[in-house]
Amino acid sequence: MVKANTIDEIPKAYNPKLVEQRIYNMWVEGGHFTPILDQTKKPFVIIMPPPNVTGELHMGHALTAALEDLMARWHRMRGEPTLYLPGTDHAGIATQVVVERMLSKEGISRHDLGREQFVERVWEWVHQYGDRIYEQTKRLGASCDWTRKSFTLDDGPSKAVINTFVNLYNKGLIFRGERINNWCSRCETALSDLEVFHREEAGALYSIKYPLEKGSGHITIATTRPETLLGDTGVAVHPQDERYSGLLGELVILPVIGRRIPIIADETVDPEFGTGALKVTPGHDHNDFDIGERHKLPIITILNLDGTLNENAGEYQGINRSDARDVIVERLDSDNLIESIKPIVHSVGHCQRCDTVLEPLVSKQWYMKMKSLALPAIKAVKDNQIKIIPEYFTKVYFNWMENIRDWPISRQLWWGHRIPAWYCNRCESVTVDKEKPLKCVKCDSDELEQDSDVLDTWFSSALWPHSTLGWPDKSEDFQYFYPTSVLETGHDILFFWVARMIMMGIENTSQIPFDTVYLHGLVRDPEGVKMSKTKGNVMDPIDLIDLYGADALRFALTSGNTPGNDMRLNEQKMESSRNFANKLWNASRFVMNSITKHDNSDELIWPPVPEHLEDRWIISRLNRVICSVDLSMQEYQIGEAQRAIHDFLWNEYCDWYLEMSKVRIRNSDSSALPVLAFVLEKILRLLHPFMPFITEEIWQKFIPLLPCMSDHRTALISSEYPVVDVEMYDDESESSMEDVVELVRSIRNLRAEFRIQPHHQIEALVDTVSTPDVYKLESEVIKSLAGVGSLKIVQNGQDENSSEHVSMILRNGNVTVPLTGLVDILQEKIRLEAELKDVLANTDRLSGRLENEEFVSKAPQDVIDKERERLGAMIDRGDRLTQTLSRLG
RNA sequence: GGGGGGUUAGCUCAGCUGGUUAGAGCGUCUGUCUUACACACAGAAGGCCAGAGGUUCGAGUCCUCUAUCCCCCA
Repeated sequence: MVKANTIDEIPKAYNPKLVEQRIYNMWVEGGHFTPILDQTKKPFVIIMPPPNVTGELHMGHALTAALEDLMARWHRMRGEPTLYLPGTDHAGIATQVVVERMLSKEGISRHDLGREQFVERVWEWVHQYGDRIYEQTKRLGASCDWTRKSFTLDDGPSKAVINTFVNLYNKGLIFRGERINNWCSRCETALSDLEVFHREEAGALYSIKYPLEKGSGHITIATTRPETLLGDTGVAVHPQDERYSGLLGELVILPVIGRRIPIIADETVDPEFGTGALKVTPGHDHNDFDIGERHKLPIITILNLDGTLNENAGEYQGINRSDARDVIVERLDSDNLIESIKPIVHSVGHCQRCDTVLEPLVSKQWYMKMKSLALPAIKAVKDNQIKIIPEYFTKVYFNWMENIRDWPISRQLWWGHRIPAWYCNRCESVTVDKEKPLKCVKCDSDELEQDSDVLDTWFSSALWPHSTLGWPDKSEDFQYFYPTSVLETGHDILFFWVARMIMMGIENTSQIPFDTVYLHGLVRDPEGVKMSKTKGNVMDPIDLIDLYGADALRFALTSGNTPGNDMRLNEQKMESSRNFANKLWNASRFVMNSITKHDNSDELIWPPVPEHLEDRWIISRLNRVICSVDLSMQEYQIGEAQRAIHDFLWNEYCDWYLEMSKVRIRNSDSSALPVLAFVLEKILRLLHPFMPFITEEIWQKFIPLLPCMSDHRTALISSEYPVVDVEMYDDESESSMEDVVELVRSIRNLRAEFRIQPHHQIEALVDTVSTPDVYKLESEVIKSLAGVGSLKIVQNGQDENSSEHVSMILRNGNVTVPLTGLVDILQEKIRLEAELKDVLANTDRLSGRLENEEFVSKAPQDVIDKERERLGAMIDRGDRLTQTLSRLG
C-alpha cells in the first residue's frame, strides 16, 4: 500500500490553478474523450453548437458547454460510448465584418483587395485565431472529442452543403426569384426575417397631401417614411371606410414625381391608423409588396444597393437614404403638401450583425421553399419522436413552423459556401451542379460564370448533425452515431437553428437528427440585464475561471438552473460554488488523512459491510441519493440532481457522519474508515459530471490509498456512475439516526439559548420509553456532538423541572439539562406554552382532517395512515408538554 | 394584434405527475479560529406562495379572470 499523501502535503484550500490544466491534459492523453465504437451499445451523442470561428467564449458558450459536458460525462460514466463533437462556424457576416474592420485600419476595403485576396485574408485570420475558442472551451473542462473537431468550411461539411443545394434544386425546393427582402446597405447583403432585430424608436408620422387628378381636392396619407413616396405606385384605403368610398378608382398625382397612381381598396389597411389612407410602395415595404401583388401595382425601386437613391428618384438621384428624408420633407413643405408632423414611437428593423437600419428592398435571391420541409418536422415533434425540453417550447415551435415562410438563402458576401449555380453568358440559362459544368446545358456554350453569392451560414449549420459525421457518405461514424441524442442550445436559436436542423436532417437522411432538444435560457448580469459588449456588463467566463475555478463556474451555472429559464450570475453564486468545492476538498483531506494515519489500511474491508448504526444509516442515505439523482438526471432535472448531491455531501456526510466518525477514530476503532472512504468515493463519482476537475484530482490522490477496487479504472472520468442498491435501504437506521440528531440538536439548542460556553460540558438526562437502546448505543456521539459530559438515559423517570433544570420535548421522550442559576421559570413557561399552543393547533387540524368522512373515504390509504401516525405523535407530545408545564407549577 | 413565460423569505432562485407545519444559497442576528474546512462550525429570526373566484377530502402545484413584468412573432 502506497502512503502517498499525508495531510500536510495537500493544501488546506483547493487551488484550481494547480489542477485544471494538468487534469485536462491527462484526460486528453488518456484518450478518454474519444469513444470506442461498440456495435452492441447505443451511443450517446451531442454535437456542440458551433461557435463563430473568430468569436470569443462568452457566458452563453460557458452555459452551453457546462450543460452539454455534464450530460456527456454522465452518459459516459453510465458506460455508453459517448461522443461530444466540437466544431466552429464560419459565420459569414460576422467574420466578414470583423476582417473588414481590421482591413479598414490599414485603410483598405475588401473591394480594394478583390474577392480572391479578401477570402485569403479571412483564412489567414481563421488560421491565426480560429483555435482560440477551442482553447477557451477546454478551460471549461469540456470533454469534446478533439480528434473529430469540425469546421463548416471543411471539405466534409462543404460537400454536404453542395449536395443538399443540388438535391433541393433538382426537387424544385430551391429556386431563384425576385421578392422583397431585408437589405443591409452596410453589409450589402439580403437577410432573412430572423436576422432582423426590431427596436422601438422615436420617429415622426408625416401626413402628406396627395392631390387628386380630377378637381382641386386631395387625399391625405400618413407615413413614417416620407422619402419612399418616390416609389409609390398606389394609395390604399379600407373598403368599408366611408370617408374615401367616393374616391376609389380615382387617380392622384404623386408629389415631387408627378406620377399618376390609383386609389385602391384593401382589407389590410387600418382605418384607425393615421388618416386611414396608406401610400403603397411595393418596392420598399413588406406589407405594401403584398398589397401591390394583390392589385397588380408596378414595383418601383428607388434605392441602389449601397443605400443611395437611384435613377427613379429623378433629380434626387445619388443622395444617401439617410439624407433623403430631410430633402423630400423640405420639398413637400415648400410645395405646401405637409398637413402635419406628429411624433410617434414605432418598430424599426436593424441588422442583427451591424445594427444598420434595414431597408426593405426587392432583389433577386435564392429561396428555399419551406412548407413541405416543415411538415415532417412538425410531425416528428407531434409524434414525440423529438422531445423538446422544456415542453412549452413545443408550442412556440409549432407556432413558427405552421406559419413558416420561404427562406432567402443567398447572401451577397464573399466569405462562405459559394452557390453552385452557373450562368451562361450567351443564353443566360442557369446550370446547377455539384461541380462546375463544362458546358451550358442549353446552348453548349462554355462561357459560364458562377453565381457570386454565398449561402446563408445557417444553411450549413442546418446540416451540422449529419454533415459533421460524414454525410452524404455512409461513413462508419455516420452509421454509428447518427441520429444523435441531445441537441442542447439557447432558446433564442430555436428557429434559426434547431427547427432548420430538424427539417434538413429529415430531408437529407430520412431520420430525425436527435431525439431530444434541451433549451436553456439567457445568462444575465447581477441586475437581470442581458449581457452585451455595448452595455459593458459582460462577465468573461475565463476571468471567472481564473478567479474561482472552472468547477465553480460550472456549478454556479447549473445550480437551480431550470430548462428554458433565464438566470442571473453574480459573485455570491460564484463564491458559494467555490466554497462547495472547498468543502469537498477538505472532507476528502480528512478522509485521506484518517486512512493514511491508520496503521493497517490494507486490512480495511472493501467494499465495506455496514454493521454499525451510523454506517448503515449513511449508506442507506447514500443509496437514496443515488436513486434520486438518477431519476432527476433522466428527467433532465439537472438542478435538482445537483442539489441532492450538494445537500448529501454537506448536510449529512460532513455535518453528521464525518463528525460522528471522529468519535470512533479517536477511540482507535477503525470500523468507520472503509465506510468513510466508500461513501466519499461514491460522492466523487456522483459529482464528477458537475465538477469534473476537483473530483478527478481527489480521486487520483484517493484511489491509491484504498484496497483494490473491483472496477478500478485509470481515471474517474471513465469509471462507472453509481447505481442504486435498494438492498442497502435501511428504514430502521434512518429512523434511529433521526432520534440521535434530534437529541443532539435539542441540547445544542438549549446551550445556545442559555449561552453556555462551547467548552463547558453539561449534564443531560434523557427520559424515553421507546428508544433507550439507540441513545445508549450512540451515547459517545451524543456526548461529543452536544458537548455533554455526563449523559443519563432512563425510562419513565421523573423530569426535574425547577429553577435548576430545563426540558426539551423529543418525539420519543424528553431531555432535561441542569442549568444551575440560569433558568428563569417564567421564561421557560412562556417557551413551553408557545410550543404547546402550536402542538394543540396541529392536533386540532389533524384530528379535524381525520374526522372528515370525505377525507377518510376518498384519500389514499397511505396518506390516511400517515396522518393517523402524526396525530398520535402530536397528542403524545402535547401530553408530555402539559406534564412538564404542570411540574413547573 | 397573435403566441409563450414570470410573479414563492431582505436578495437570487428551486419546488417533477396535487398529499407532513413550503426549501436552498447569499444576506441579517447570536456565539465559536472545536487538530478536514473561518471558502468554516453551532444556533436563531424571516413567507396570506401577486390578487379574486373555481375544481378537489386536500391547491404554491390544476382551471378561469384580474393586475404587473419579460420574451418571441406579425
